[in-house]
Amino acid sequence: MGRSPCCDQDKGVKKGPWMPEEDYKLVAYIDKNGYGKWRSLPNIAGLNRCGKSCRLRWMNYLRPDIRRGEFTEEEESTVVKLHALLGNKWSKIASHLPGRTDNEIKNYWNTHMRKKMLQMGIDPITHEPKTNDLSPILDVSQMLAAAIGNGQFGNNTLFNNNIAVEDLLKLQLIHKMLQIITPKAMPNTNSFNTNSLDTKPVANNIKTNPVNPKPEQAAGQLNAIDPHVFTSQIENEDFMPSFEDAWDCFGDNQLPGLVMVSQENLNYQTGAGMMPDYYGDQLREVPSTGSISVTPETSGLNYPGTTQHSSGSNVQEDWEKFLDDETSDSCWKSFLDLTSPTS
DNA sequence: AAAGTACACAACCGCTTTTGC
DNA sequence: AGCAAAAGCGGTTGTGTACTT
Repeated sequence: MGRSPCCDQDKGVKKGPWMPEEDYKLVAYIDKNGYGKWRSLPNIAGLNRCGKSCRLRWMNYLRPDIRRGEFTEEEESTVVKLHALLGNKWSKIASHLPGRTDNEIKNYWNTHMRKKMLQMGIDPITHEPKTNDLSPILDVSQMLAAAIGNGQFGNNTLFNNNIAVEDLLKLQLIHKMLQIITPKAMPNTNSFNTNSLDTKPVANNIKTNPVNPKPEQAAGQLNAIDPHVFTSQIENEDFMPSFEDAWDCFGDNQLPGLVMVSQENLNYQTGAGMMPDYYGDQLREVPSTGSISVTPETSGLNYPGTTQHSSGSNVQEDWEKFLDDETSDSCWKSFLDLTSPTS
């Protein structure tokens, strides 16, 4: 039992490059009869080819709406954006590029664009800049997490360093920034659960989407994607990823930014300060400072001295304030004291 | 000029998903 | 519901061509 092969391999059907007369026969047949019934088509059309081969030839080469030739800069940019979002889903990518086939895009990606990205120092798989070694940053980040969590920092303690509460909050902010810039390598980046003072693990607060719930994925498992890439995608008016696309993107791993949950919908906030927001069956762009409602439990860090956030705190904004803040010098001093090998 | 190598891309292969009965 | 055919998909291979030695 089982499925019969797509064509009889023993009948000596022709393989390899198509001859012009074969193309002519195929086009003439399809012009007259339309396409479909690929299995029976070769016999009727007088082609010594497997039906699958005929289909492929038509779909990838002979179709009249196929656009050939060099990819434009716009097309390249679209492919990069979509690849960052969808990965090697060539047919989905092709559906956003009229006239281009999945095969053509795949080939173009593998031969041209991959190389180009590597030359630019960008990993063509993750779309993240290739860095030499993140381990020093990771070490510091993990030490910070421990310090914030239990007051212990190597041989130092927060107490014998007389650290101010404000500075401690700023250290939390530094820790969050380290998490954002090292998304792939960081454990638990989805939840910021090392932030013991003012947040709980976000995953605990996620509600499944009422329209299309995927609870097993909603439990904090959001994919690591460069937030800038997604932001630039949703800034493009023509680009409106479907909910399924978003799950394809975010479904498996972790998102290197804040994950926040409104009362009614799942929302994702990227470190770049924009978020794809799911309403109905479409994602739409919502400014991070917009109307998302966030509970105190999910609000993340509040920058010291600012009022309690009611509409979603933003690490980027906090970071900018931190950099502008003259009093941050004392925090850096604390940071350096803590990270120095002896005290 | 010939051989070797790298590259681009068309086509194939094996598998999964969808469709129709 | 179950099955087979058809269609779709993505990784891989084969082949022609350009470039280098």
